[in-house]
Amino acid sequence: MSADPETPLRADAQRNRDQIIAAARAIFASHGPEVPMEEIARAAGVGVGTLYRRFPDRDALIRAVAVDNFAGVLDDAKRLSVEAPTAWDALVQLLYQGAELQLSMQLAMLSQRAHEILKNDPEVARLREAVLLEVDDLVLRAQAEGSLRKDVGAGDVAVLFARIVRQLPAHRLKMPELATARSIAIMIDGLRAGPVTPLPGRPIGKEDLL
Amino acid sequence: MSADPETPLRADAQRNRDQIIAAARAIFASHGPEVPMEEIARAAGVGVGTLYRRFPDRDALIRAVAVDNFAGVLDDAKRLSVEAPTAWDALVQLLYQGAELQLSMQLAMLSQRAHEILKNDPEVARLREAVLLEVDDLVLRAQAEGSLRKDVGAGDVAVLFARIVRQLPAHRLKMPELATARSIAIMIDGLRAGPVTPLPGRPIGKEDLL
Amino acid sequence: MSADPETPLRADAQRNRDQIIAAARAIFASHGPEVPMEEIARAAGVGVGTLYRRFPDRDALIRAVAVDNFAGVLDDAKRLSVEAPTAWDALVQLLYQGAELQLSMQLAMLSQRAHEILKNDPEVARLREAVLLEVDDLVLRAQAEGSLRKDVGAGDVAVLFARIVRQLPAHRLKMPELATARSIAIMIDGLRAGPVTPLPGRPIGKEDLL
Amino acid sequence: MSADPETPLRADAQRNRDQIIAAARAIFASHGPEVPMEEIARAAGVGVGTLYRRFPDRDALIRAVAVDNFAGVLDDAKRLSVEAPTAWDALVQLLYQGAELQLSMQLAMLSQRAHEILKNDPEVARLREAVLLEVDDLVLRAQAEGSLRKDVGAGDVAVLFARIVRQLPAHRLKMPELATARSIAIMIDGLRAGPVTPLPGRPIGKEDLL
DNA sequence: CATGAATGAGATTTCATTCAT
DNA sequence: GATGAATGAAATCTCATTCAT
Repeated sequence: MSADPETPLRADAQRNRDQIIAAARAIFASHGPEVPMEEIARAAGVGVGTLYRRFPDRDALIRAVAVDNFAGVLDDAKRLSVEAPTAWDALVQLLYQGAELQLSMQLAMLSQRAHEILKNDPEVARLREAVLLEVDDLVLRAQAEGSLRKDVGAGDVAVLFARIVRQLPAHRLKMPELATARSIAIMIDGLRAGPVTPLPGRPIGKEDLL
Repeated sequence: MSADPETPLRADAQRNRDQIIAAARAIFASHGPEVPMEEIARAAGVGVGTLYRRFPDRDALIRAVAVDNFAGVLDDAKRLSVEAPTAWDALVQLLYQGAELQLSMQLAMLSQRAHEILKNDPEVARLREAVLLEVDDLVLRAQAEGSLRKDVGAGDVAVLFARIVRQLPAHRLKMPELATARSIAIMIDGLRAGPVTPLPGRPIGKEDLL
Repeated sequence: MSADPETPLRADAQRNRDQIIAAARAIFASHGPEVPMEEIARAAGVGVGTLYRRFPDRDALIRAVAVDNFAGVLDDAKRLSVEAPTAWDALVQLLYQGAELQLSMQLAMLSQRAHEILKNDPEVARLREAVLLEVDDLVLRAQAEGSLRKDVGAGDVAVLFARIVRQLPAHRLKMPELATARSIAIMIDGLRAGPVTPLPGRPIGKEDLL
Repeated sequence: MSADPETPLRADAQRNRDQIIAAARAIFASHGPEVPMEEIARAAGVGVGTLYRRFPDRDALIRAVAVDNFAGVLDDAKRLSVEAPTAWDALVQLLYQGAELQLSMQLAMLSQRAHEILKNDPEVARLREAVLLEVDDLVLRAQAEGSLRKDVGAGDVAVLFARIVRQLPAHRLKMPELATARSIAIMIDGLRAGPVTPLPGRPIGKEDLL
């Protein structure tokens, strides 16, 4: 009756799907992408069977979570690009909000496993591309504003971002949020235009990220 | 003559032990702490049995690798503290050499699994303590020298260090070493004394790391 | 409707569970409690995975078999206590049926391994208790009837029972059932009231069994 | 120099051999014949290598322990046969001393594994044969004396013996020696000539034991 | 000879995925 | 559709036996 592959899911099925993605996101973030599927299903309050009906295998689930997450980053970036008073402000806020985004990064850049899975996914590629485009735009504009040092590229920011933006395991620190905020602030001071020391090599652009 | 519980291993056994740790270090670094034990054994050129004779289970192996690695960091820190012309230089070089050290950090701070294992190991605790002590000393001296901003503590440096010093998965970047060097340089610019923006909260000291 | 932790198993699952216990009982009886789990699974006609889903490890399986078996003994004892014309007859028949019971005994009293596992299981403890209570009752009544020698207690009977009622490895005897029946008969003659020689020590009661 | 296969061992080698057998006997008795070879070696105070030099594999060790043990039983039986005032007394004492002998029996009759190993060993066969011959002699003489019931054979006694003479795991009982003594006494009362109930089947002779 | 290190086959256990209910 | 049971391949770990020191 509705053989359309894009038929929206029935309400309850959609709810299940959302719960699964939310559960998977939380668990991937705290325990990495190797957790038993059964555990994810349990956290989502569904049976494994349901999980597998929605996502044919672990890879599909990882992909779905990554897409969901990258889409969030892209939204943020676009919104900030428009709403923030300056490009520099947009960048700064994007970095501060980064804590929210750590998962995408973790999945995309940390786990060899996840990377293999994601690197050939066209949807993920498209979103990555779009995010980098936004960042590139912000970088150029912030440099034009004179607030961002000239010798960095979008790639530098992305790399730094990926490094900083990883939530350190909360259990290692008494005040994880504060520590993250301070790391970001120090990094921002390092990015600020002014009396800087020269960086080695040349700017890393968005084309340098594979 | 050798009833000593610390009897040194027979020459060949010691060689095997070293090979195993080296192999494990390399593999943990590139694939995380979940790789099959058999793969580690193969990489070390020994049978699984040998691996298990030396390290009763995966946890013991992870501990041994971490200890080995932390000991290396400590050596570096001590050497630099004495040899570098200034405390600031020592810090900077320690951070640049950090690439070498990424594994300890990865094990100690990134993988939930590894963290659980290491947090109760007294040997690891002792080494961590010693490293933090060195860093604390460098921080205070560099601040006295006037080259390090005053509003950071050893904990800030350690946290930043742990974040920056992570080997970004080589597969994500055309020029990983350069990208790392640039990240560190930006961070160092952010740490440098001078016209800085105030950081949120208060300095994170070595006591703030659990 | 089935949030109950004791939710009855699905029909097929229950069937598998029964098959596993039956297979395990048979194999434990003939080969002891160390047989490969895979062999038990094969005998039960299921995969190892199924076995492990039902019983998380070997110990759990051993416990389940023991409980099943003790429950059988208890049923027999209760039935005989009521149906047999005299308490003495009930005891005698219980002993003769002992061949059926050898497994509980073997598990409970013979294998060090199994004993360690069972001694802390409350379900097993409860059943043991109940069986001993029945035996104690039969002993007292048979002594009152004048057919059982006065200088023995339920503990003596249980101990003797445990010793006699062991299936001698079939391979050692041309006629194992006959041999067992004769052993029991001789033992019964030894228990019978009449011109007996005094026993060393004092009666061993049910409280003397730990 | 002494290629004679029967060359007596050097003093220290003989000491090692004895220690190994003693250790193996103790461990087999308490933990069955499946204990790790390394554990036996440790208990004997030698390295595994030494154990394996003396006994090419586990089977050889089991055989050696069994031979050692059967030889002890045979000695006892022969001595008692001569020294005890009557054949009945000899039998009774042999049974009481049985606790000492439990190991042979355990090895020979309980573990399927051990049985397979022992059944084809000519040395063991010879000793078994000899023991049964002694018991048969005692049985006939005790019956001639009028003290042993007529309807039993050497096989009956051996079977009963094997059953009774198993040391119940000490941990199950507050007073294991007493319990054993009482079991034996009851069994002896059952064997005594007098007003007995008829046994099923026919006497089990020594030829009936395979 | 004695020792204990190395090996690898086999046992235990876990978990991704399929399928009956 | 949803559920959770069953499966078996793959990982972990143990231990009998061999062999270098």
